[in-house]
Amino acid sequence: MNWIKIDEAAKITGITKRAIRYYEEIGLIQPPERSDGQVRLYTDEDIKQLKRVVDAKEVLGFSLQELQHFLSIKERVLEHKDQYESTKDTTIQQSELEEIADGLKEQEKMLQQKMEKMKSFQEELKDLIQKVDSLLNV
Amino acid sequence: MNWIKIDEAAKITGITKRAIRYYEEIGLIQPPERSDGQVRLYTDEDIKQLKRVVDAKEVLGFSLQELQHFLSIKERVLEHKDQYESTKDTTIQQSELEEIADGLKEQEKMLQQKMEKMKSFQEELKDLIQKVDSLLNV
DNA sequence: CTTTACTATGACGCGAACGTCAAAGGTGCC
DNA sequence: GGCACCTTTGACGTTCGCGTCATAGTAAAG
Repeated sequence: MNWIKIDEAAKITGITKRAIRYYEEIGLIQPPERSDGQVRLYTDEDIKQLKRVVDAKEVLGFSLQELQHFLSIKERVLEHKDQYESTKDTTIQQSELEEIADGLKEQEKMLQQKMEKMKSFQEELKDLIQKVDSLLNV
Repeated sequence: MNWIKIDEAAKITGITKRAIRYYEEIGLIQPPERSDGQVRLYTDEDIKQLKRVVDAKEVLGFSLQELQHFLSIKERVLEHKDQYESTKDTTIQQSELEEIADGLKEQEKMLQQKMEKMKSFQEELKDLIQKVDSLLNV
């Protein structure tokens, strides 16, 4: 295994060591392994997870709270799916599942809207760039 | 002209009166006209501008500072363009224009990356939704 | 002209997301 | 083992983006 310490983890993910510890503190990421001396040791998998959290926060503009919420939903769905595939009790909480489905669809709709507005903003940007370029090519 | 007061402006834009005053305070929007009694009176144009700021903040996840920066750049470009079209001195600050162009292109690149990450997140969302749906349709 | 409802300004408050500093301990290299 | 450099935990500090009073002025209806 390829263990790295927090400083390198910070450099790879582009956030600070403080932020990483903070994310762990609020339960946004899994606490990594520790050395005997209590030093945090991250695996590639840990880094992947962290990167995805950072992306979701920066790109989607999710608050850390919203992220926690989403991650817990995802976990519950996947757990439930496992139960289903191992043909145990499939009918655990129909109502809860419906709620989750609604929430997810709502999220997707909002994401769609966001992307459309981003597109129009991008057009505006391109417009501006063109104007500046035309001013430069005189 | 169709003048409205801050309460209606707040309802239209979906943000609070406090936020509107705050945006004005930090120079993010133009101070609107005032009545004799110092009451803020907004025009349709003011509202439009405000809406665009709100969108940019919520959709693009820009901080108010970043927005200020972008808006000031845009203003400078349009100003310069006007000067050009009125055939006055066209060669004001070539270097400054180049700087602006670079900044804008950088922004567009980042926006592009954001949109791509959003897409992949959307895929993940769709995946999850499908899983939940399949659990529901048993 | 009074009343009622809205507005302005100033000031303090607040939660989120860290920054920063101190004190203590761990790590790696010679 | 000694040294320089990292890490950890705890605690307080800070910035952003407003929320929430308090106080005083304004608008408009009766």
